[in-house]
Amino acid sequence: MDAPAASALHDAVLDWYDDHARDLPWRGVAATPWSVMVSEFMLQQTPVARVLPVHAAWLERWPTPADLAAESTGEAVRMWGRLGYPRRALRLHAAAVAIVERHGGAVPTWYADLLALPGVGDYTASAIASFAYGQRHVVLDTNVRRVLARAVSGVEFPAPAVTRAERDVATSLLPDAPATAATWAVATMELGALVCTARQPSCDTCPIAELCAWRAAGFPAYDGPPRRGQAWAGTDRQCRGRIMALARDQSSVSTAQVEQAWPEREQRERCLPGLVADGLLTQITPGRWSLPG
DNA sequence: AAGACGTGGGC
DNA sequence: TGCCCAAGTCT
Repeated sequence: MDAPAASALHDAVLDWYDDHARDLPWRGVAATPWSVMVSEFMLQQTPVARVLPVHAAWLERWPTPADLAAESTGEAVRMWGRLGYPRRALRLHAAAVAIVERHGGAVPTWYADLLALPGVGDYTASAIASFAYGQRHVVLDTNVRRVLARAVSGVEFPAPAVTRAERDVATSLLPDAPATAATWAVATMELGALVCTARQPSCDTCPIAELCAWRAAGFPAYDGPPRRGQAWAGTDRQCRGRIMALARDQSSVSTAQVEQAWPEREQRERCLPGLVADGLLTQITPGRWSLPG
């Protein structure tokens, strides 16, 4: 994309964001690097609406990394509630411990230090550096990837995994000024979340409809590799989820309760030790389990 | 590098 | 009614 076109894209998206940005707690004046970090962990594969109440409860209870680091991992898992992927609670706790040990209790400023924390990958490190510290980073999440795939590449959906070409496009479009780049990152994410959605994009209200390559091409249908959904019924994940729901809601869980929650013996006898191995559960007495103390 | 890893809401 | 999707990370 040439420079004038990129500039037009920037202006349209940034102006739109100015008028339509949601007032989310991790964006407000009260937001801290820590609240941003907590939100990023919770938002990994989980919708904003479900994160909102849990995020508020976490920040109230653990206003700083040191507060969380001083708690047991089990409490973190319990407070995680039904957000899903409870290992994220474990990793956030471990990240808080690392922050206290290696960074004096302050969320690190630099991408490389962030990336070294448990549960922090390229996206989360870029997001924290950008949103919490106003730095210039390519922030490639599913929303941004979809927006760029459509607007720039003219296809409905991006490849299953981030490609070099995709990163090059995102890099070439990143505004030079750090503050503008940071706003561009949230703004493109917001556009993907609210307008350029996966199922039913609102092209009639899209600020960049006139510039969109996918629209210009007549909205060609996706023809890439099959986008695989995840099996659920009868999987280990479902079994583990049942057991964890039990453990979250009670101080401890008996073998009988687990058997009732998941009658299929072989799978149950694989998942229970699996949860213990993952640090999500501990055996407190023979035949009795609980969240880690 | 494909697959594991939770949960619930919307169409 | 199911199927698809939601600010990914780790192995």
